[in-house]
Amino acid sequence: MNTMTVVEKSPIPTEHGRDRILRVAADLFLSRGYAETSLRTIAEAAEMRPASIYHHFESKDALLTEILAIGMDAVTTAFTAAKAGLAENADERDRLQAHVAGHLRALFANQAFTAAHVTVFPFAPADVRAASVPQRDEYEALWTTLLTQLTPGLDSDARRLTRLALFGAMNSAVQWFDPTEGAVDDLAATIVDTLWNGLATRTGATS
Amino acid sequence: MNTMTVVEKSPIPTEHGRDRILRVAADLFLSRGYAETSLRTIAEAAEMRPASIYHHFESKDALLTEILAIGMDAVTTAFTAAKAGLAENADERDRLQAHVAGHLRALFANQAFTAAHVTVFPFAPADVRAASVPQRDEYEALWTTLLTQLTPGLDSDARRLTRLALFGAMNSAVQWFDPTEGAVDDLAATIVDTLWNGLATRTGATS
DNA sequence: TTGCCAGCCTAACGATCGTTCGGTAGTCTT
DNA sequence: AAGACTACCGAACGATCGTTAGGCTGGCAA
Repeated sequence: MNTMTVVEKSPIPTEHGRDRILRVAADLFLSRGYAETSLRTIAEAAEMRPASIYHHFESKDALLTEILAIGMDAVTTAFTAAKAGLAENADERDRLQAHVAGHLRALFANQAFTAAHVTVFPFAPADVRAASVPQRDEYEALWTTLLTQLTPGLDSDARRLTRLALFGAMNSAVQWFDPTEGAVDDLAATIVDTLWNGLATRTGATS
Repeated sequence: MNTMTVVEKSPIPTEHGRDRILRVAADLFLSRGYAETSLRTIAEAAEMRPASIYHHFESKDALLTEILAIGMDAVTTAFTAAKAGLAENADERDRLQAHVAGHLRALFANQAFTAAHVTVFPFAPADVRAASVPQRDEYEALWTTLLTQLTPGLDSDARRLTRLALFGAMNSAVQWFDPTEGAVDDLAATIVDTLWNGLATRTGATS
């Protein structure tokens, strides 16, 4: 039904050129890795010849750089939206859950672009990594600020550790969680429930 | 001082041949990725010629396969040791912490071999991944059994999610935690403290 | 002393990689 | 109608990849 001749702006139209390259490349980088994915494979998935990619991108590295930038934009936007959507009287737990849900939703909505930061980034060429670092630091700072507000009693070392463990828990989800239905919000609720109240209260056991 | 002509068994002797290849290859795979690391680079780090590697290993894939097997052995052994080292009257929280500490210690003691499972495995060639899956499943089953004993009140979906989030939190540590001193046990204590009691009790806030 | 073999070497193979060059077909501007 | 520009293409470049063939050498076994 999507193969009809009518062409109109829809959420997922038949992509052309640049956008299509970006999407299939992000998918391939995520599933196979950066070095393992050749430009010939990307070109085939985008239904063009390898040389054509160079009309849209300066190099393979530039392509990855843009993919990573798009991914960071997505989570940063999600963070801002989560903050904006909060009720005035939201308590600490609600605020945390809103941001966790935002991060997870961005992670699954933009799948490959955002997830690439988890698995592709560490092995990206040094130049590409360096180009992404400022954006990544900005996003990290947003979370540090949030967690500082939510847990004023925690010392900064423990808070840093909590932030990194939370990121590890959230980001690892891209490797095992299947986001059918609106289940992403359930995942966020479960993660925050455990993180905030602890396993002990969820099992009835005492520490 | 290590360059003296006396050769004796020490914890870190001058490595030769096979063992040396394994160690430098594991280090390089972890820091640069599998596809990004050429056999020529490995050979240079091991102070030999590329062709010599083939005297010890059938192929580059076989080299990675063995590295992953060594890494899984390390965490499996650590898990068993943690279980054996527990006091009779250890409560749920103590048992969890002992195993978390064991996993983290194995993660940092064998650095590259164990950590390769976190970052290298997902992008390894399909054949290599398939060879590691049984060992990985076994280790996963150990944790599932443990968590089932510790949290009998949790339904299996929530427990699975808890296990994966815990793994995400622990394994992401290899990318940011610097294990100076005996600080790994402190990290384990902090992770378990937060996981078990929750952030709420650590900040004085109420849910 | 001889033969063997582990352990390493040099040299090179074909394949694949990112990339470049010089086009061509279609569309839009003037 | 002519030029310019976008989007693509075929063909090839040099570099690097995993791998192999064949040879050298020093120490151990017979």
